[in-house]
Amino acid sequence: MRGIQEKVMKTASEIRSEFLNYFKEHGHTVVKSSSLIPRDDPTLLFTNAGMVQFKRCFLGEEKRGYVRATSSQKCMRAGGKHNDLENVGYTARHHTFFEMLGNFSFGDYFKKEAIDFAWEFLTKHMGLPVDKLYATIHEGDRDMNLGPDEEARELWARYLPEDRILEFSTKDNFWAMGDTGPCGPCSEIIIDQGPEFGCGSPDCRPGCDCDRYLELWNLVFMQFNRREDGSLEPLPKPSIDTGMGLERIAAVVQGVRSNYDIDLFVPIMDRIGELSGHHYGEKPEIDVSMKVIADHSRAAAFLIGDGVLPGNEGRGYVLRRVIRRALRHGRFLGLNEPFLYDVAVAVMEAMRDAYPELLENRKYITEIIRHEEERFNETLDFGLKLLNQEIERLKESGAKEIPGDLIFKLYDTYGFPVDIVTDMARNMGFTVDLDGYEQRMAQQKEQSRKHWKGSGERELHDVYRELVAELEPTEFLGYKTLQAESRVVALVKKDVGRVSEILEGEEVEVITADTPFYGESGGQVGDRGVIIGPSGRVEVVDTQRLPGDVFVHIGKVVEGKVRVGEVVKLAVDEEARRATARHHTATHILHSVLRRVLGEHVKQSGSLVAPDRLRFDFSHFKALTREELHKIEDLVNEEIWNGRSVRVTQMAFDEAIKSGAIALFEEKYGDVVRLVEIPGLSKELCGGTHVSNTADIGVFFIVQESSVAGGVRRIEAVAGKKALEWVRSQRLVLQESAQMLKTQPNMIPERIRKILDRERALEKEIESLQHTVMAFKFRSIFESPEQYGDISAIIAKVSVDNPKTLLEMYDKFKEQFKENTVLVLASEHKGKALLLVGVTKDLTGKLHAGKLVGRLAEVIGGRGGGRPDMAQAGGPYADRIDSALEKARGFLRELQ
RNA sequence: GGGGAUGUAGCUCAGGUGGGAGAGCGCAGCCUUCGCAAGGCUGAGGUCACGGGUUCGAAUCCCGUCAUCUCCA
Repeated sequence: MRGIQEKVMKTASEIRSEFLNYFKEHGHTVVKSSSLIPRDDPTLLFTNAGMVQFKRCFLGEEKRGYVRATSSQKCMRAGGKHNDLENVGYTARHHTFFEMLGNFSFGDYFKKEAIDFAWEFLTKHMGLPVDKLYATIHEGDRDMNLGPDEEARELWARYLPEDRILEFSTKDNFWAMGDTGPCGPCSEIIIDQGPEFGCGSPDCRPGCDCDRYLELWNLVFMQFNRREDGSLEPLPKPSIDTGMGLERIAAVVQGVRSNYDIDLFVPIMDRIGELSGHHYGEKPEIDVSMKVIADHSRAAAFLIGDGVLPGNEGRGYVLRRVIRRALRHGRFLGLNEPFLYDVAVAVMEAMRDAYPELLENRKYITEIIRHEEERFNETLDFGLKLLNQEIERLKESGAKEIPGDLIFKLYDTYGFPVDIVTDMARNMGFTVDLDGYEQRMAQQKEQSRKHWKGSGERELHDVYRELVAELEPTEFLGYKTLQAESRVVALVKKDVGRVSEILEGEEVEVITADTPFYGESGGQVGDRGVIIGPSGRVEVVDTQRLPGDVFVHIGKVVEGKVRVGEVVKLAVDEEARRATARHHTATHILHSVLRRVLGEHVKQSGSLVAPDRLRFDFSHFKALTREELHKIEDLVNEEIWNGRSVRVTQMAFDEAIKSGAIALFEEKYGDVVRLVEIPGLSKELCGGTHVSNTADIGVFFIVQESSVAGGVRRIEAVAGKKALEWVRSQRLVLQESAQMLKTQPNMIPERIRKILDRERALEKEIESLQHTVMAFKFRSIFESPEQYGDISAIIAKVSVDNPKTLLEMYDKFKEQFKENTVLVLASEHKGKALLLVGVTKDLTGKLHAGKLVGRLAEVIGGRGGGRPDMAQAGGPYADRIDSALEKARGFLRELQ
């Protein structure tokens, strides 16, 4: 039975679906949330607003089958331009992960409808009190030569008294996509939650940062295009982009103080409570930690669900920080063992209505979080050891403060959190130099910023932006045919831009109305082949596709010339295409076999399909064993030989997903998708080209298995003719080796083992022979020391083939002479002179071996040194060895 | 993209200022024991990540590469 309170309360799920339904009834297409990883948008680390997936629609670079859309978009604000990471936990509203409700118009309706929709939805459907609502409009901006947004004011005046329509400045109420491009004024809807939500300041009014006047919904009126010179030109078809945080509206509708009190968070908070023994509302510090953990567990679950893995750069790094921050707060609550993976399950359950895929991937997601938790514990243990060592050292030197440099080093190099250092230091009676630490941190930031040279990824060049806006999508004929005729609609000359004609010898990009050439996508490389025109011929080496599915043939005019408007014959290199198809279908089989052999956690995280090989990256924690690789190879080949037919069908996206097809994170799919199915084996959404029967692949070999990043393995393999070539080259190596070893290929390992054993035995024998020879030599040398007063000296030129032998002679010397004796040995080695001086311990005060050898080294033109009792030197003049020894004698004579 | 740290025996790690590659655990053999654990003795096991350079001489210093960890962007 549900309680009374729950019965009247709208759940966040209900709000979400009411929102989407409301706009659906008003002619909007409900578009599903795109991945948190934005597709081809190098400027963004994460999807951070509802409009991200529509960016190209607003720019006119992409056409879709609708002009009104609505969505509930997963968003992440951490580690990019919008970074709320540090605020989370300390406020009632900040999240790293949240959902954004929005409605969009692409050149269709404008301000009036946008305002009407928002007003009706909030007041009629959400039942918000009319007299508590405010609206803001843009006050104008002299720099932009813009007056107040009177149009919006008049529209609002139909619903609100004048004193509740407020003017806000450009900072808050003017939106722009970038330095150039679409932009326009915004209008925010604000609700007054009453003084009990306020900060108490007499200045508290709409716009205040506290929670009394809460910004609910932002309506962006995209009506200008900002040009390079900063001037604004009106857009011919103004657009609408709106956004309202789901957690925020839910908190208002449910009448709770904080986003963390809404129904989506209750089960998460409960789980954290169960695990830690604390409860929400107990103490402000406890609440902060619980909120951080709740927020970050959501972010982690969704990021991993969208294919991000913890790493040390980019998105992976943000994920790692989010997880580690949560773990740190876990420690504040006394959670020292892995727990976050457990909280993440509560997240999945709380979100099951809208995001059932999370629970489906439960095992995968929890495993990754758990793994990361264990690793962080290792990091902490290591840092703890280091910190203790340093503290001991500081104690000895009598210091009372932990230097900022040390705090920084621990954090920067070993990832050891600053606040843990602080805690420990205080417990041991130290103060901490946080200022020094901050200084070093600022320094590092400055340095990183200085060296930042753009994202490195390419932004779409102007020429292409223009082409995409102007041209219709290229029709791809290549599923059915490899040859076709079409008309040249545009030519681009390298480093020049669009041209109407291209001459022999020049590099060219050809765009035709339709084409049989496959443009690179989904990991499959672009086709090559030829384009033959009435007066020329182009050799195509690659085919790429631009965002609006405009195909570009990249190549070189090898004969005559090509003009825009000509009808040309396009012919794909058939052999290459067939080889590519074999590798592509083999990839699908490999994917399914990997899941069967290694487990369901295997997910594709990258793929390359080329005519000569395939490369497949997937999530898996350990290196594959030889047995696993054999099993995988066997199973793939069995499936090939089973001769299964490959079926390709078109269907609606939702239908395909329902049927259990695998869709990849990074890919964006249209409403109608292409399903490539190998019945009973594999079902993937895929735009690539395939063989019609698995038997066409022929044979499959894994060439290499390696690591790409933590938790990601890579398999490289070959199929068909390339497999044959690969085997042949391997065989050749074996044959050559066998020939050299004078044996059969299958005897090679045994033969090598024998040779190595023999080599080792020989080495030992040589060594022991050398010992014997040496001992023999020493006897005579050591028998008759020269006398210099009361000091005995052994001074000799010996011949050795290894400098080490001199050391061994010194060993013998040490055994035999315990006092009052000096050893000076000289030898020639590789045309150079070697010297060794040994001195019994009792003499080192009088005679320093290192110093003596240094003096002697001068004679042979070199230098030397060592310990007081043993030193070595070397020099280029081998012919002066005798005079060096003579000098030693002279030195000893003087010493008396 | 820019920093910092690490890479030495199967494992965990030592090796101030360049001058003979080490310890503990593990492994093998022997001794002790009815047997096991433990103990004692003996032994095997290393391209000091890789490639250059400086030097008479490099695990050690310098440069580059790779891998792992970590911070910043």
